[in-house]
Amino acid sequence: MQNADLLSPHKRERRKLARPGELLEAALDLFVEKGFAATRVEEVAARAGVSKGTLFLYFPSKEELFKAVVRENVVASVAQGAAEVAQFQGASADLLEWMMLEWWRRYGATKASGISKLIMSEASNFPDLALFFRDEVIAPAHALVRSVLQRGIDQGEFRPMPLELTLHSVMAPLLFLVMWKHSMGPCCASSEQIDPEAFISQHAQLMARGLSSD
Amino acid sequence: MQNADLLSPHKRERRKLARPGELLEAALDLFVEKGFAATRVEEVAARAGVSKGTLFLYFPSKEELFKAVVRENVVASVAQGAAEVAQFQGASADLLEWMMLEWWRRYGATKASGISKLIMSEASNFPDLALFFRDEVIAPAHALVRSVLQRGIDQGEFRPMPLELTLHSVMAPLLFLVMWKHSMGPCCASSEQIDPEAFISQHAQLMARGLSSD
DNA sequence: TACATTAATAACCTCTCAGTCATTAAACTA
DNA sequence: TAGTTTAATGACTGAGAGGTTATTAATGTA
Repeated sequence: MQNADLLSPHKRERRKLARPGELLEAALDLFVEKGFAATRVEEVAARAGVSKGTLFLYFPSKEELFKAVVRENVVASVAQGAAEVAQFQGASADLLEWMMLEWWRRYGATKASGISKLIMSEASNFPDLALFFRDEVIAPAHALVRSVLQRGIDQGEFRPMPLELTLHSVMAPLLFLVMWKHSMGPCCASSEQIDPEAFISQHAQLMARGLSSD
Repeated sequence: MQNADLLSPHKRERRKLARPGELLEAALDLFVEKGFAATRVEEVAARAGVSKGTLFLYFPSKEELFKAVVRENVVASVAQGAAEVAQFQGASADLLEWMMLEWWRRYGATKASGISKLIMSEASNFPDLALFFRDEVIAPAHALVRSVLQRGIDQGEFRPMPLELTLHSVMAPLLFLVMWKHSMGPCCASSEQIDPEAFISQHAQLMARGLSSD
């Protein structure tokens, strides 16, 4: 939606309902591309085809705009993942691999995953955003992984383990992939690229074998 | 060197030789703590005990100051680790855990690790620095991990595995710890903190079990 | 067509910060 | 001691960006 006026000659189109979505889409693009601090609100407004003043008509501040982007693109997908995990029928080792692969396909591989990299990069400069992300994203995600590991223990498939440590062994490679994709990835030769799905699959099987009760 | 004037009452000490080192040290602290864009040159100067004008007497711009900091502190000490790994006597599983723990104690736990986080965060804004870091740090580290995994295979302790994928399973938790320490860590309650050595130990044992040939 | 409502604008305000420069004074020289 | 050099200073500049508001114009209604 670079320029919403292409189809109509009006200079001041009044489209109250469409603005927020267009602004959020523009903001996601620019935040992911340039980071939070380096993105200028005027640029976001321009990409959405409105003036800076209009942006502040719909979002009270730059921070609130960012939070809205996170809610729109990240929070919802965690909740959906939790619902699907609850319905899974089968071995816990397979559930673990499926969950990690599905996470990559539906989040890690999309531009929305740039949000996670952005947060890790700028959290120390924007504590409010870091706390918001911890509460809205990290905590639910941890709870989800924890429940999968507990499921394996309860069903006798996994040996007892330190849950709080092991869940980080699940999260770390996923975060690693996202960080790599959005920082070192673009500057490295294709021969050095990581195949995300092959890596996740390999890691999940390695974990399942390490956690196995037999 | 918060205030170099403590020992002498002079207001304008002339110490041409000492200034660059003091400025670089102050800059390292602040860049690691706040990142490149968020660090103010006046703050760096103040911490080094000089005025902002003096800083620009020794470094032509903020960006050159940053490059000097990276050159000064990213001295490849990976070779030392490689030498020690080569001398290790014992099971490959133990070597793997020892290497990861030692890496944390001697690098991850120090403020120097903040440079890794900083590079990952700002790589997209400084592609040349990203390439430098890849060649000088990442590539040697990968070679080292690869050699340890190969050692386990050669000695019949580890089953054959896809080396290029598995080495990322070793690196990911280490990078994860560094990123966490320098971003989300400071803003989270102590009850949510990760115990780095316990996590590394747990992860290494999980991997060793997953890789085991029996 | 006349009027009321309000979405949208763009000029404006305020603050921050990288970088500059005329001035000051510390140290060296004769 | 007087004179010269230059390290160091801090007030200043100009650009950039978040946020505000008086004004404008699109739309709905009678």
